[in-house]
Amino acid sequence: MYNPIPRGDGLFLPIPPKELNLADTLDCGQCFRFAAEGEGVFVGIAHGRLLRLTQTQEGILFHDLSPEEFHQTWEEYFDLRTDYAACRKAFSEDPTLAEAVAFAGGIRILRQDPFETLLSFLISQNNNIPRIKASIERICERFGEPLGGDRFAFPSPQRLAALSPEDFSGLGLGYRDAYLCDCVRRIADGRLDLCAVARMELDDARQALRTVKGVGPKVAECVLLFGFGRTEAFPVDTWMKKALRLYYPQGFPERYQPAGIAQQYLFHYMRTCGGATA
DNA sequence: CCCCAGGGTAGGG
DNA sequence: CCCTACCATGGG
Repeated sequence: MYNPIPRGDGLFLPIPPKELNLADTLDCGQCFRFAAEGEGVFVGIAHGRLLRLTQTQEGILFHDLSPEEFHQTWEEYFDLRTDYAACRKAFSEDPTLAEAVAFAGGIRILRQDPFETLLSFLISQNNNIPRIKASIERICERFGEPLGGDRFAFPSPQRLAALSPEDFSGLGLGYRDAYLCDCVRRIADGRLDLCAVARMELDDARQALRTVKGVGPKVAECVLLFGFGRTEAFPVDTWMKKALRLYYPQGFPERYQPAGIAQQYLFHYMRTCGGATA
């Protein structure tokens, strides 16, 4: 556990990059609303709040925020209560996972808003990360509450449920526009209750999410892992299929848990260097 | 022109 | 269960 120290208008968290690497964590395809703004500086939005961060070897400066906001929002968002060092140590018994951890061991699983995560990964299907980001940004600009700095929060389910199918088709989402339209209506009228999903057994939660058109096995796993903090979830996309084919033809070993965290190390490793150093 | 991108659905074996 | 076509869009 790392304790933040007040500094100027913000807080300084003395956490080393190997425990939380912002560049790797915020740009490893799990979240879509953070961007680098120069040397070690990142700006983004989560849980309806705008956040600016600066990373150095000594730690991370959270700009313009109170200790209350840190503990209420960002301590959980960056999953600072989970012991990743223990995970990395266990994972390193496997040669491929050891490579992935050595390559980018500072990745953490972000605890994002379930609704935003569900819509984001609906958009993600058969799509690439830069375009996913652009689509989400467009939704926020048009329908989200302004947060200053020309940035906008991710809109609420109620706001999006009030839109017409034509509003969705004007967003450049391709065929996915109908998926989003259906999804927000299911949530607005109570057919899908995300608070209930959060309390379900994992398999029941999977089933509930897959009642949404456009949510298949992979998207459901991503939503559970990144939006519901279910680190047992194990998304398999095109990169993970390649990793499984190359390194785990017998299947991914059961003993490396939580599998979702291992998955994210592997995904980032494959996507960034294609497993070239293995 | 091709292929690919954090896939899923519908339809037919 | 499997396999395949197709889905809309942009980048390489």
